[in-house]
Amino acid sequence: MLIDGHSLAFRAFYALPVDSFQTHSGQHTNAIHGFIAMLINLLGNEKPDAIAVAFDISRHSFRTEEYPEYKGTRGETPPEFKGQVPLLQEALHAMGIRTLEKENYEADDILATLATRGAESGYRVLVVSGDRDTIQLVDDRITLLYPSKQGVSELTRYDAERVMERYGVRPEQYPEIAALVGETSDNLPGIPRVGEKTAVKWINQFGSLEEILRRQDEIGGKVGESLRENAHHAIRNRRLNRLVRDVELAVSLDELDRGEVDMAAVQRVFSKLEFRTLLQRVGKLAGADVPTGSDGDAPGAALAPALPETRRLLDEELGDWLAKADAPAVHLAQGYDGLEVGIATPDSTVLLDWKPGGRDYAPFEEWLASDAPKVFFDAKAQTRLAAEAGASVGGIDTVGGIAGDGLIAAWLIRPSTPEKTLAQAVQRFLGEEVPEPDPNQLLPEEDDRAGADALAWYIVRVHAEMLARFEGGTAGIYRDIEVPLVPVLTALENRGVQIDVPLLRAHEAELRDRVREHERAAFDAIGREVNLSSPKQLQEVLFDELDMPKTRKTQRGYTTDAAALAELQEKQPHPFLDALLAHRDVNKLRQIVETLIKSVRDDGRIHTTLLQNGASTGRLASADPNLQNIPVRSEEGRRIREAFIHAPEYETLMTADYSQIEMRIMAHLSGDAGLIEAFIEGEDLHRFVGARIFGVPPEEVTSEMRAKVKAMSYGLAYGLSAFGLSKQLGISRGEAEQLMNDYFARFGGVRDYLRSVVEQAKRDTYTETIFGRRRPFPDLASPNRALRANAERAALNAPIQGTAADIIKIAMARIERRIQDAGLGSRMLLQIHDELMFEVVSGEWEPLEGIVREEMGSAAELSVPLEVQLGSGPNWNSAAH
DNA sequence: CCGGCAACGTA
DNA sequence: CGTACGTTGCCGGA
Repeated sequence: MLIDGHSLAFRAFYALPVDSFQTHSGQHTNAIHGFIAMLINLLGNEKPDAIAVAFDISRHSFRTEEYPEYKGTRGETPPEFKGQVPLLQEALHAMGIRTLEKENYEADDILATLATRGAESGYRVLVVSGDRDTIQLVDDRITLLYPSKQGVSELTRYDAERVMERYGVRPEQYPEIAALVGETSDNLPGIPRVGEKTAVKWINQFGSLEEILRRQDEIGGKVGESLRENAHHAIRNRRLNRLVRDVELAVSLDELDRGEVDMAAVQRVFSKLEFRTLLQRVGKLAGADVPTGSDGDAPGAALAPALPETRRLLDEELGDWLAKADAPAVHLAQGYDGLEVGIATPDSTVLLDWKPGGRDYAPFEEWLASDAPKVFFDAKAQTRLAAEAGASVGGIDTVGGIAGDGLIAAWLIRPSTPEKTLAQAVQRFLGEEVPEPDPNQLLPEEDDRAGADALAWYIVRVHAEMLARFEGGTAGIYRDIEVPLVPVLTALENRGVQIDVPLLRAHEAELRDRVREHERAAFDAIGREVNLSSPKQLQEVLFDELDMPKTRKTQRGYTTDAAALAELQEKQPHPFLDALLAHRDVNKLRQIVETLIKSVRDDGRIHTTLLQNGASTGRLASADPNLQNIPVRSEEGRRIREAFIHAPEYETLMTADYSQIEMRIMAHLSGDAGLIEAFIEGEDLHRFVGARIFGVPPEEVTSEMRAKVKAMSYGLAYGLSAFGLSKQLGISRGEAEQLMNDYFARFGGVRDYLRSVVEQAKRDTYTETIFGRRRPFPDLASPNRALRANAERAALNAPIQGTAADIIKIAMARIERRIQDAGLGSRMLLQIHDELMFEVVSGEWEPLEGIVREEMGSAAELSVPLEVQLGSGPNWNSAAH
């Protein structure tokens, strides 16, 4: 195995975010990390007997001597990369791998020399390089592994056949193609008008570059002219891209035999680089036992336990196994015919092919649907898979007894950047690799995918490991809130919400006409047509052609957002601005309506996906489509909500929302007497607060005063500054400061609380909700001021937003349960953060109202009441209150 | 073709 | 220089 060190390290450098791979002292390590990770895969998969990694010494080589412009267009090597090369070489040496370089030659020439010598000595040679020139080396003994677009870890295997398939020529002819086409990145211009297609055609027609050049007069047209004028380019290119196969090297092949891995040295280097997971993987490869640090990525055991042998059980045997298994993991996968089912405990696995509904599977189906505890990874998706495959036991749930879900557990441990796949979770928590399912992997000809039994085995083990890593109240959140919610969300997704499609279509048609009108008006106002959706083109119009004053800077110029346009309109009114703003408004609505129409399924309903691991605060998220951001603030927007209706067999929609839940949580958490009093009095919060701040009786609080107070109250929970407040309310900085001072003078407990949250978070590096949901905040200790300030604001908000999320989740699970217990036909459909939507069966309003009010109102005991507002109507708009 | 960015909808 | 999200279209780079 011969590896081009520079080219692969460089690819790794660009594939991995440089900021995420840094040691505490600031040494960048992304290229090293990516390279070593790939190397470990290669060593594990290919098991080479001998190995070497070649590097370029400098840009200077015999090629630059001959043609000084060679590679002349390449920019400076990023300094963040340069510093990594010596460290990478050090790491390779520790792993017992030779690195080679040669003055005046490029790494490719070293590879070519060793590959040639290796092939002659009877080796099968693998060349790993990201440089196309190495294609010429491929023959029946030499195979090239070339990085694919996906990144460094994905390598495409080029043998002679594959080269033929991909490029249409034999490997040794490839440099002739390249010579004709040219190579921009090496600053080698080719024949203009000749691309890969033409070059291949000629090579196949004439047989070789030499022959093409000899008979160039036979080629007609513009291309022929171009060839005759630029033939010298092709000749030069061919001379330069020929790899040298007899570089004098100071090593013999047998010196390249894979050396002993010096684990102590590896440990030294890797610890300097702060690689923990990779250390485990190298240790595993070397068969060594590597102790882990206390806060390492991977658990203690360096040697992964072996996957139990696949067993296929049937009938009584299966029944016995299931009866004995204690909370096994279950994994379903699409099979050729029906589903493949893996069931696993840490030391035993079972695999079965399941055709739902078939007679033989009744005991398994019964067990799956029963309350017998089971662990999944993404139980919601697994349940859907079972349902789609047609599983159904007497119409009741196909999957019961969900006792754990690795997807959710991983999110609770690290909610800001949770692992979203089993492979990621296994990598992080077990330090092992799940065999990749991607057929374009290193060994495309072999199907080494993990079977459902293996996946179930990983799930049960990774789940146990994650539970062991829960800290503080996490276990309680998981057991009492999140796991019980899983089947509820599945039910919500399955139910969907009924849509009045004709109404939406009519709305869309109208909006489309209006979009056109505003577009016309905008074009007329400036006398030309532009793309109103292109910020770049808008900037040209506003700041170059109309000479408007510059707005706030963005990374790509100056903002054209609605707030900025409104400001421009005041400073320098122009009909274009009116038309643009109106166009934005109407077009946005049109897009929303269009998306909704496309999302309606054959049952006339929209089935969103509720993401339980979508938000770091504990909230749900909604996607495909997002039903948590349907317009409501404008009249026009609310018309969209009129299309959300109930199915004909129901009587009405019910909406139930928590009134000012975040402010109530703030009152509770801060213990501020004034705020608590406001909620206990039960009068309009913002009027009450306004009266206190402005020192007037409540009835004299004007709507302007109330608006200011409202903005400030909500802003406080988000870490709003006086600057932000002044901006939002359009008042002076001083006035905003005065307002905040007046607020805190009356509600000092709020200020004290907000300060204490950040203080506690800095001390503990995490925040916690009332129920014990934790969110880590590593950035609170960042030396970067902006990063730290952002973390402070997020930390301020996390317990408040998170507690609200806890509360409504608790209510949801209880409501669902009570609706079932009461045997109601009415059903819960959606959650929009502080609001629930239901479809109500005729005659069930009263019992449902009772359940909803009780459970929402009692989900948490706070020092202020949890007030719930209900609404009803034939559609979502009229059901709002 | 992909990913980042700008913009904007919600709680 | 206000938190948490998801979607859209544009645009530059691979």
